[in-house]
Amino acid sequence: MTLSLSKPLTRPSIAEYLAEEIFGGNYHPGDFVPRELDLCERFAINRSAVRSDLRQLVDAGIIERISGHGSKVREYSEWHILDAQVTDWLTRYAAPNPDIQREILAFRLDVEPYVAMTAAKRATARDLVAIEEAFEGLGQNLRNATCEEERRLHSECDIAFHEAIFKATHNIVWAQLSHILRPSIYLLVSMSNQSASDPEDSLERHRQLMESIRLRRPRDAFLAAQAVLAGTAEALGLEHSASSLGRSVELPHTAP
Amino acid sequence: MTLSLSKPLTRPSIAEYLAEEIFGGNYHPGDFVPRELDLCERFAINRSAVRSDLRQLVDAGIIERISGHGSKVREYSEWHILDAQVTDWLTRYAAPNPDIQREILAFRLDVEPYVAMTAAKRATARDLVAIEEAFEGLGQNLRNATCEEERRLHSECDIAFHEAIFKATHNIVWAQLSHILRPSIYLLVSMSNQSASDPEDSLERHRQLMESIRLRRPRDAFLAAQAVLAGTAEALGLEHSASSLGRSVELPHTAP
DNA sequence: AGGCCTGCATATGTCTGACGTTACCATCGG
DNA sequence: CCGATGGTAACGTCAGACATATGCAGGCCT
Repeated sequence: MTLSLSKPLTRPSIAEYLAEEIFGGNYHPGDFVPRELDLCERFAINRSAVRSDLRQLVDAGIIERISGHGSKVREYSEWHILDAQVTDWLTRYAAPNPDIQREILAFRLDVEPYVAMTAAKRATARDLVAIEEAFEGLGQNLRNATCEEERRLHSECDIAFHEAIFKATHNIVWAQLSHILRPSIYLLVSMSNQSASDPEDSLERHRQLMESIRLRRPRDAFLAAQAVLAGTAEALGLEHSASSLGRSVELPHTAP
Repeated sequence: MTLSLSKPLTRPSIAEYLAEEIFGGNYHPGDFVPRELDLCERFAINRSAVRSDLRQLVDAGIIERISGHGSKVREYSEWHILDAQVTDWLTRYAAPNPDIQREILAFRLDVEPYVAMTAAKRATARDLVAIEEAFEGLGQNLRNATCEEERRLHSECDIAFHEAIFKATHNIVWAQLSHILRPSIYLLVSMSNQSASDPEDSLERHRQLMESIRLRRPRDAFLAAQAVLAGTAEALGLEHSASSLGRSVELPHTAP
């Protein structure tokens, strides 16, 4: 008999701990995180495990290991913010910061209208199915958003809707971006659905976007995507004009 | 005295070796790479070093480690192709494949016109300086492209030109993309400069792009960026219409 | 006095050997 | 026929030691 009592728990992730500390603002670029042996002691874990986790932060571009000196937090510009793991940490540990939310929204305002436009040109029937299914899920979970579970389901459909549009561009990089943005989108979606300023309007804006893609109207899709994000911004009480990234992108004035 | 004779060489990188094997097509998704102990023996290196390197491939999304079974190559769609390390491996080990070149070009055709358009709206005077300096470098190294060194310098300026435009969008993500695309751009640039189909024309297209950004003409910048890339495609003998990603993006027909 | 060199302390990098855990598989017994 | 049992192979973790790189302080020489 193996006396394996009370030990089904996995070992603590040092990467997770340090990510929380760093993204939470307890360490800044240039600072040194605790040395390996301190982390070993602190978490009652072996040095190889600590080193394995630190390697993850190195690969994410967050820390730099200096032989014989320590592990230094790198400049923000060095971080691999297009890594899914990094955006995940970002949304989980740095999300309360409204500046971060503004940055995320500003980026989505830069990218998603263009993605929608491209999707409108290339979407196949199969892509439309995915978009439509997600949209129907949105509608179904709109009314009965009572319990926590229902709201989570609604957020899931919202994400699926946006992801399906990314995929419809048939471009590997846009598709990857949708994975990377997933946690960020989830953050904005769940927060904006809490303060839900008229979910009916939001649904209608999503429908407009879907229809524009279906009817192969790139310009309309561009504008509809902007409208969807504007609705999100409004629900969050964010004025995107205050973004440090500059104003959002406008379509060159056109005559259809 | 420490008898440190003839040992300034760094240890072989297992990650590098495996990347070459995998990107070169010797291993396919689903295959298992050699086990840790075999790699230890093969490179006369310790297991911890091997594990450290394998961790890098895991973080890049290229392999998946199955406890008690082995290290499996993941599906291409799982790879973190927006990781600078991955694109570097891609261009160094998978570049001879013309399909890869087509994919890269197709992506750049999707992104760069839009980036140029955004840059035309947001570029500051400081951004213009960077763009112009790179452009002047292009012109200077155009004539005397005699030796290898000169050609390399020319390629560097070409990259700097494109990077400066990415930065001029003042969007963190586009700026990161420029880092990530760096090796890919270098590949295309250096190859197209070899088969240089009229470098004068290429220079003129770059000038048009720069001027459009300077004069804040987003539409012209969009078209100029397309023209630059079309020139590259032509020099490489690539018909982008044959891309598996679909045809390139057109601007909605507008009247300025 | 100033500069270079040496030696020490510290932290990361690597090596060695062992044990634990998990997945696969073949064999055995109901 | 099928499920349980044990063995084997591979990855995961542990423990301790040595090797190497960095930074600093003190001493020697110019």
